Amino acid sequence: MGCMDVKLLRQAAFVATLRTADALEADVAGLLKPDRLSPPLYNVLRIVAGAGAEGLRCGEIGERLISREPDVTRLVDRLARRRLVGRRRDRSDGRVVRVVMTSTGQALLDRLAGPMLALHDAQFGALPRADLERLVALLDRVHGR
Amino acid sequence: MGCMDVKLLRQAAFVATLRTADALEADVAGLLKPDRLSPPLYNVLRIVAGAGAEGLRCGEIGERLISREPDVTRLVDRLARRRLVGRRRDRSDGRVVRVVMTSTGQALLDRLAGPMLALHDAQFGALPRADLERLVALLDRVHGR
DNA sequence: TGACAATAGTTGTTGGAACGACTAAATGGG
DNA sequence: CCCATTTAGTCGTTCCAACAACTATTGTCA
Repeated sequence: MGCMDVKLLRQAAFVATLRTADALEADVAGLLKPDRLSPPLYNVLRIVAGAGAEGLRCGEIGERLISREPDVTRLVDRLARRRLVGRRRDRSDGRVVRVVMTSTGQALLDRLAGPMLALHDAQFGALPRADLERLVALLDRVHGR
Repeated sequence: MGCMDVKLLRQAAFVATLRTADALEADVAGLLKPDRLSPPLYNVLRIVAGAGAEGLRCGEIGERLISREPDVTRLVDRLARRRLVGRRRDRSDGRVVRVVMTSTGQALLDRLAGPMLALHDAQFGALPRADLERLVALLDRVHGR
């Protein structure tokens, strides 16, 4: 390992990051499937829940998503059809749509919170705190370039 | 940071991994787009190129893919339609299909090799060798659980 | 103020992904 | 040997994602 070419090492880091992310997300997808939620949908739900009662604009949701989705409208559409979020136009600026949480959506999130923590425990249980901090710091240096 | 709850830290590691992977893959997708290749297609092409002249079975391709795709057939289909790979049935076992490289596909790969290395350089240039090794080791401990 | 540009979201369309059912070939036990 | 089981790959369908064009509202500046 010590004599590995830097180019190959970068490739290895690339592949390891994508592979790991894929495995982690697949686990989450499995956990969400019984509730017919995809990881992006769950992500939107969490983001909206994190905002206050005044809700969030679609654009803000897009900025905070883990994977930048270019079509927040239809993502919110699907949640709204299931009454997991609400939608209303802003009075002061007629262009913006504010997305707000519903009690149904909050209940679903509450029910999923425990299992999600347990899953992350299983996923990262092998790493002690110090290693987790190192991992986060290294990853931040990669995509925060 | 030192006083962060371990649960939050695991969540942070989860998000950082997915965010970073998404950014890395988006860069690659941008590089591949002019050639109408998606990251999975490029991945298949590289895997087939890595095998010898005897080719690879579809199942083996699926196992080696970065993100597990459940439908290698149509992935190979698209490459075969563009003559980037060839396909022929195995004589000894009539069930298996062997996927082999074509000169067209190899030429495309050769043309992309340089830019891809340059991209990975830009992506991981901030990390010296020791940090790259640490990153790979940490990621392997996560998904190799 | 009035035309033009910028912003926020929506919608149309096309192609790819997910999931499962299905065909064909090979293996293995009775 | 033959039928059940397993293995390899294909195909049908439905839904989602990407890309771009479009509508509506607001901001800007001559």
